[in-house]
Amino acid sequence: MNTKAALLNHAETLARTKGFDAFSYADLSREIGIRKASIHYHFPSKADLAAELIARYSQRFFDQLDDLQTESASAAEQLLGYLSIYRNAQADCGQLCLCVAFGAGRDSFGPDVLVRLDRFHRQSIDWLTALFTRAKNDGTISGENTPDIDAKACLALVEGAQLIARASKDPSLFDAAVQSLTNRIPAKETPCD
Amino acid sequence: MNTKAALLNHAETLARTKGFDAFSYADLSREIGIRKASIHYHFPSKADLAAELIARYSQRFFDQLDDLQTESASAAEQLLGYLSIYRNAQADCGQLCLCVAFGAGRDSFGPDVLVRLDRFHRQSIDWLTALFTRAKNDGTISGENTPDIDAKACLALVEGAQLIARASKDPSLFDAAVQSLTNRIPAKETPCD
DNA sequence: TTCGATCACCCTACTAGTAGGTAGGTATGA
DNA sequence: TCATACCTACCTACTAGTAGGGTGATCGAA
Repeated sequence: MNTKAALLNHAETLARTKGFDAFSYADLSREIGIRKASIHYHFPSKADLAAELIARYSQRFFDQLDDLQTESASAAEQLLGYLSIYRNAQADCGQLCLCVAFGAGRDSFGPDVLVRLDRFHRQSIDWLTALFTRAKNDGTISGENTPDIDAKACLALVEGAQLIARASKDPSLFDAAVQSLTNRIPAKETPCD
Repeated sequence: MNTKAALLNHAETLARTKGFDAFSYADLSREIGIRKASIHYHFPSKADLAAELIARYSQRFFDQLDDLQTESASAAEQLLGYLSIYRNAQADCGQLCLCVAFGAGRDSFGPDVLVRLDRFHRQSIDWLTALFTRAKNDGTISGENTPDIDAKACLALVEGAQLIARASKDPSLFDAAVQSLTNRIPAKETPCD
């Protein structure tokens, strides 16, 4: 396997489980089986690594959202798909959304990372706003809030749920918290015949 | 002022704005005007500091919740009080709830801190569950969820809202997110005559 | 009331270990 | 012959933490 890709994979896992500042090039070098100095060949500074990590993560994340959207899915189905992205990450060794992990240690990052972090949140809210707007039309998610409020609340909910579930080492806490959202999806008319 | 108290205050601010691992005894010593070694007199190890910080924070936090409860306040009023605790912290230089900050860097803490962290979340959920149970009776908060679900969702929402508002340096994001909750408080019957 | 001991509190000076990062060399394959 | 990808060996800056000494307040006893 490509060494650089392996480095990114390991670094992402470490950043999402321990935090970006909580692992060192030395840690990384031990796990990959490459000398510490060689990592600097691929990522001259740790800031470079952070920038590539968040770029790659955002790309992958919004590609997944695109996949949810292109199918002729209902708003409710899209929402469930969105939630499952966070849920899967959470269930997988308590990994946080990379942008939650980065957001917590905000101050140690340069402007390039901060810009991407901000963009991630804005893009998420935009996507969710479109989702809840659609829900107003197709009626697959109940509720009285404006799509904008719903979107921001939804983002806060999944990120917060991930955080408290991880802190308590109890993945079911995530499910319970987001149930406040899934409860708003009316049971389907039983698909008879 | 008491040096130890000053140390705790500064350490708490730093932990809540930058993260617990992101400040050193050297940073602390500069701000307090005391030598680094002298801090070890008050807190032999940084783990001791962490333990005292979270103990003090939890105490203060639940004292505030007690104050909300002893008054003959409606569930809605209690909820607004609860939200304002998080909101004020957020508005104040983007401080996180200490337990959010600690939760993010979970792995670097010893079992004593982790136990207190877990207890904080459980206690919060218990308090909120009681609140939403009360709401079922006094009708000051609408909604169909069970109090348990509402409680867990509420905790996730405020912690997540704090996080994204801070990451985007936009306090209004917090308000927008929690509006999904406050919208559930029906406008009071206009108090005529 | 003063002497001496004790204590809280802070200091200088140091340790071992780790962080990110660099200089310069080497093997390999196009 | 040149770039890629790795290496050894090193650097400086900083981390938490320790050893041991100084100072001033407090307090009990002569």
